Amino acid sequence: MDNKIVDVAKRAGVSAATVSRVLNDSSLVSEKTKQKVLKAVEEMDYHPHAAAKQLRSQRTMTIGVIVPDIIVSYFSEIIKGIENAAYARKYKVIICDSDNELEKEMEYLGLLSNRTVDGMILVTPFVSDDIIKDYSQKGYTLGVIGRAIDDEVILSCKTNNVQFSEAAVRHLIEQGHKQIAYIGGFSDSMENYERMEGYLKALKDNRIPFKPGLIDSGHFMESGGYEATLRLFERQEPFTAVFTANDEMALGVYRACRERGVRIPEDLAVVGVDNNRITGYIVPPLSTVEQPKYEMGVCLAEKLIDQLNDLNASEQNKYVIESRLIVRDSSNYLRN
Amino acid sequence: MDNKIVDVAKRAGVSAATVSRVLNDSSLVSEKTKQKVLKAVEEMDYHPHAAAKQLRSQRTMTIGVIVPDIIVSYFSEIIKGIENAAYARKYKVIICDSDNELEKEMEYLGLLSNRTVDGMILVTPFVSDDIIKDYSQKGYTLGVIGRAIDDEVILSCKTNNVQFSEAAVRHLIEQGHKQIAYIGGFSDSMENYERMEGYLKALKDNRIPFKPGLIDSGHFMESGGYEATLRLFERQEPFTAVFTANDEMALGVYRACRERGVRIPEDLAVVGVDNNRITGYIVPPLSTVEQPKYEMGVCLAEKLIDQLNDLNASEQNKYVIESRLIVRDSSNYLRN
DNA sequence: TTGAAAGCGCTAACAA
DNA sequence: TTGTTAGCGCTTTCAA
Repeated sequence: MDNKIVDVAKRAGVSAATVSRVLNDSSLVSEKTKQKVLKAVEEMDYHPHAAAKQLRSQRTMTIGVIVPDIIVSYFSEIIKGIENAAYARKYKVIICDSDNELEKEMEYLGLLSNRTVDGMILVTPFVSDDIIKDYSQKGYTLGVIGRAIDDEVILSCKTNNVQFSEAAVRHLIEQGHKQIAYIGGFSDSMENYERMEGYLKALKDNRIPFKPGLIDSGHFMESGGYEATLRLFERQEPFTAVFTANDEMALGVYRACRERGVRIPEDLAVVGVDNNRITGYIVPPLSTVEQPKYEMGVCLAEKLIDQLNDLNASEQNKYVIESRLIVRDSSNYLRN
Repeated sequence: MDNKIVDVAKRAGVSAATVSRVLNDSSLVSEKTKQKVLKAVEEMDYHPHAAAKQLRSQRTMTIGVIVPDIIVSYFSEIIKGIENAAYARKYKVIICDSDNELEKEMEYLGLLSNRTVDGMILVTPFVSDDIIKDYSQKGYTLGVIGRAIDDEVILSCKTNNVQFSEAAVRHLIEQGHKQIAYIGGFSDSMENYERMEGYLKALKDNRIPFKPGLIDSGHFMESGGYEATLRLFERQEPFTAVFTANDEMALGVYRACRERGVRIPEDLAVVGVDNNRITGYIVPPLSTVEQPKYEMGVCLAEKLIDQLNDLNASEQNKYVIESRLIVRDSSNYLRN
């Protein structure tokens, strides 16, 4: 198992260069030589040393993915898409779980600088656009999922946040709701801005007054949604429906309602975002928005690898994949 | 950004070797020189080239993890444990999602042979013990989670399947059940054998006859649990409780019961395994077994890295972490 | 179509 | 305490 390319060369009666050519599908090798080499490779169970190859070729065939928390299914599904697309192209994926810490994400970005990875995909709201642009300008290849960056090179794949949020809130309005609360995620993340924008648009189109007292946020977490709901209950402003920027926070809404004896959907209609698997099993099943998580992962991984191989010189760098509203019992209740 | 170690050396007025020493915390460098070097490194934004380092040192500081499906929370939580433990020791983690295909797993095992990773952790039932032993004998470092391998070197971390399964079934018996079905996972996986063993033990200790007609299996998947339940319903053998080898399959039981109008827990008590997050939200909440997934990941990653660094010559190589039963409403109903 | 030789960027043995 | 030198195992000119 510790054979080197020269050992194979010796056994096959050729030079190391020839073995290398065979192994890298060079066309300049005669069929006969090729067979000899392949036979030797087989017999010796030879495996080219990855580091040597990487050093010489200056590419690692590896990409990194930074996520805040791999356990959250939103992220693991994206990762799966990335991994599957990478595998099909002989690329490996290094997983970088930041535990929601910017510092850890910055450290992982260093894998670009020391050439551990050929490219990096960020699925996190913490690293700023400027930092990503900096890396891009230094010549590194990177892409983001879930947001877009104002740049000509950096790849991005996101979903139509504004439209589906508008659709979700419009749906609530059609059910007869006029006081609709919004629980956002991180208040400075692009997802959050856009989902709120959709919320506002739906209100505007239906001439429903915007009430700041109905806006709160919960950091995309169950506990955050729970606390936000309790705060909303404390306030004077009544509301009959709530739109949360993701399903996790909607679970928090459910918990708060259970504790306070608020019935869903009779007293309060709820709509989330993600179509987290859990949402189909809870009672009542949660209306939500199906996001193409796996597909976004595949899309960005493919484009990134293309970019690493100069395969998309003239192509676009921003992709949007559509999400769609799924109405379930948590909001399927016509208000008079 | 394309500086090499000699460039730094030049700037600092020392040799490349000295820079290397400083960067690798060698003690043989004077404080003054060290500061000079560090300053140059800083000013030039120098990052050692990973591949060169790897080639020279013959280690990649990377480990691989093979899982059947990263989306399943059982696996993503283990991965998180591995990743976090690895990060703390400056190791990276390459994720290998096999989509339940043995062939893909075999290919990923090749990352050991070509030295892309220093070690590999398998969290999958598909690769046989013999294959793992083969790799180990070739000198590669690997470990498994969820099963144990009869070997002196290969690391393993699992949980006490027999005991907690016995406890789960005993709990059902204490609730007054005498006809208890068992839905297993892959019929040849060690988890499955051991969980079934616990099931049998509980029956034996309580002189409850074993009925083959109450045994079925569902490949650890929701759909499998659903189908197994339907098959059990078809048979003549009546039963009032079911123990499933994981929570996913219990979800399938729920679905089958909903369709057939079988009430949980009044008509059928259900107990699963995993404490999948979902189980606390469904109705009725599912009794299950809390498995230390994250901890198993941490444990094995730490031991594996220790082994890579010859830090555990005399230590054990098999670890068992305890799981415990969580009784919720799905089985909390005393039968007369 | 093949081989010889140089070198990717780093570390470590040896010498000073 | 520091520098010199020799590779780690591969790919890729260049020459034949």
